[in-house]
Amino acid sequence: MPELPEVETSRRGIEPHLVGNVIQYAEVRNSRLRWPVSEQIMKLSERPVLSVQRRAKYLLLELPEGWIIIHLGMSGSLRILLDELPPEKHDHVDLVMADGKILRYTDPRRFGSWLWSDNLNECSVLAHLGPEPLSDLFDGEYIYTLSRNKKTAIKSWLMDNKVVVGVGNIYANEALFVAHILPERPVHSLTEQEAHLLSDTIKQILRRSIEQGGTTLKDFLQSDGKPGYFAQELFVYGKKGELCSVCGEAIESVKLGQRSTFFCRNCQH
DNA sequence: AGAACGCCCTGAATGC
DNA sequence: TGCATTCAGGGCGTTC
Repeated sequence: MPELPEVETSRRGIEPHLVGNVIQYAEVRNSRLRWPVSEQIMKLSERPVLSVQRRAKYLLLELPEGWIIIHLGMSGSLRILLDELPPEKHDHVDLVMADGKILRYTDPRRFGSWLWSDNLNECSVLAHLGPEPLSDLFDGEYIYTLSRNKKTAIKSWLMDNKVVVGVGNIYANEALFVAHILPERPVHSLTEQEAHLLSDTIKQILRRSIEQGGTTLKDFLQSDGKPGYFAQELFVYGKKGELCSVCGEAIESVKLGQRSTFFCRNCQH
């Protein structure tokens, strides 16, 4: 399940193969993703890629007339093929480049999307997103100020894209463990000190995970086909019933806002 | 207005 | 062994 570090890992993997290269055409074998693949993408021809950027969990390929906006959804991944390779069942989209390389999109669950935007400022999926977690806009003061008078559970609040982008279930669980904060607490109960600790922790964990090439769970692979290594460093995510590696208490699991939530009652308060 | 829930989809895991 | 059921999840749309 690609979260921000996985998307950033993918971005870094594909960027050097695409920037300065030219898309010859897009081969869309199955356009039925989260939304239908945009017509402008189906009809692409002979367009140079000017940049490969990321906003939240969206990858943005800049072309002269607009942007290809890719979301990996739950199970999407991107690979660079140096030569042709017969597509398999879940290989839904290829961008065939002028030098023979192919950007191949694989997505068994088809929760991802390939959209076109003429103008990013008018793009509906990007319009209402909160700040990037690794930017200076996201800090303890931001969390503290925005969280006053709100009684939502802290963890659900962190996963709200209007609050901050790119913090999904894995990293919300991990960050709250490292910051010693119980996920169920109402967000208004955060102290100023905890708010600062939380923003610092989120940044630290995301940076560390990007260094490790993301978290490989299920089928996530980096664009070179190698797995990410951050899964080895998880403290609580997916560890219900296992013993906390810090104190030895059993990791508990509850549902918060329909999402699996893992924590150590001894380490988090 | 803000919060909660349903839905899209398929593979892996679990249950009988 | 094999079939049926359950679960996972990001984010938009709808409902309360």
